[in-house]
Amino acid sequence: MYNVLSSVSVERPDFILASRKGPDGHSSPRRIESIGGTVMYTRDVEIFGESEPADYFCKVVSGAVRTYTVLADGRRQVCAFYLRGDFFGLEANETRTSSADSIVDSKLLVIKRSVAMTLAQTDEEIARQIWTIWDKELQISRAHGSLLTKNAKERVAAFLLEMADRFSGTDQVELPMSRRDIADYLGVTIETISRMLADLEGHGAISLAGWRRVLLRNRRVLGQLCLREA
Amino acid sequence: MYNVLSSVSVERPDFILASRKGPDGHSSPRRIESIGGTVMYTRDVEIFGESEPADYFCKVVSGAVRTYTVLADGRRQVCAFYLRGDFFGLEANETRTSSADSIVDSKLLVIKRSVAMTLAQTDEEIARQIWTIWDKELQISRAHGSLLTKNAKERVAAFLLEMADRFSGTDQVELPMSRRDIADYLGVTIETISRMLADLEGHGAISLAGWRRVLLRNRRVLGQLCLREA
DNA sequence: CGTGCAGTTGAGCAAATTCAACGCTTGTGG
DNA sequence: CCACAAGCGTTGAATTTGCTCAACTGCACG
Repeated sequence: MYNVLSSVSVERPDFILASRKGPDGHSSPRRIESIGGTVMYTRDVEIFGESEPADYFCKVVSGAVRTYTVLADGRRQVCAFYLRGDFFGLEANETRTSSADSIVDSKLLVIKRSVAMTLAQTDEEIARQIWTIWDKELQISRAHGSLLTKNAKERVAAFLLEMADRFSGTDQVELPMSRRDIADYLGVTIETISRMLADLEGHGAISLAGWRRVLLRNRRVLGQLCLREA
Repeated sequence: MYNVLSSVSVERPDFILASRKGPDGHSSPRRIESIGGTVMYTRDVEIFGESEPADYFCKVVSGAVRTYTVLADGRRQVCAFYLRGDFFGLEANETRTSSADSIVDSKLLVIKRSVAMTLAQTDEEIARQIWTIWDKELQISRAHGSLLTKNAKERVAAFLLEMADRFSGTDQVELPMSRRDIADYLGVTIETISRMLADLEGHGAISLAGWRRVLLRNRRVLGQLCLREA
């Protein structure tokens, strides 16, 4: 158990509905980001838990978040990582199907679902954005499924490429998550992650600097390793 | 290559928009099914292919459908099976991210996406139904991902239970798909499928009659095998 | 300077794949 | 009607892959 007060600080306690109106008094198409308030989380803090009411969703302003489910045998299945700019926690049902944690200190934009949904009924732009968020979730889920059909080395290679693309855009990747997180995401053990990283480094595909910093030396080799890519 | 004319027959060639109006002249909430036409497919016929325009989606009236992607190394990843009553092929993007095949002779209800989307803007009931279809897709994808973290026996057991639930509601299951389809869905080889089925039968959990017919003898044993269920 | 945590490395083992052979069913052509 | 080939499924043996368990390293923190 953690102390909520010590780990979470609300910048704008209410979900303020600042309506942007043009000079003619009509409300202009508004970005969905304008209807929420930001909240800070320290690292390793639960943002929401499975089977709680799903009455809000979030955008990662800074930091990183993981969503996961705990399986009956105690294993943890990490569903997805969400980084700067990503939305997460939007569900159709009333209750959550996964839990969410902050991986590092994170600033989140929190958006009430009911507010967004109500706005979406009249504001086509908002509706389109929600649609996009939804579709992205499906894409992430499918990509993850595709990952889980690969062998261990391919999974790790694909993971590094995914992180590089979504994170930095460069070949220098600073992984915010632990080996355990990666293992639970890729569906292998931490030992296997370790071995595969060492193996990739041995073949000159990457360089490891410290525990979290990875340099992609040879994207072509990595890419060919995940030849099994869709 | 197959002959389209020999394998597909259109019952209602146009996407008829039969508007249902109440006595007061207002159009009443309409079911999404009323805005499409039915098409027949013989078995093993492509319904749509990856990267084609995604301008329609379907409901399975009878028969069975698989969606899949072909990976770079030639392996086929079956994304999902769709049975009587299921919707499939609804995408947010303009192009398909997967292909779809009929598994057996199938009758499909085909719904134009643009028509459904336009209606959804004014008809809240239609919008809600599209929402539901979307969410179901995400659920299916997540369940599939969860499946891929299990071991072989658990995958097969979970698959049989899933099929029994979605198919018959009884313990008597008639699988419409081949071992290859199941293998490509579960991410294991056909030999493993065969062995696991034999194993389950040996332990009295199921009975096999012919290649396609499975009787679930002991759901509790099967359920405990997929203890790793979410 | 110990303690604890995160990660790495190695040896043995279990699980699933690969490769190969075989059985059953179906469809085809003589 | 029979022979035979092709397709689908099953079974067995050898091999590979990744896991388990255990020891060990490096680092942070008291």
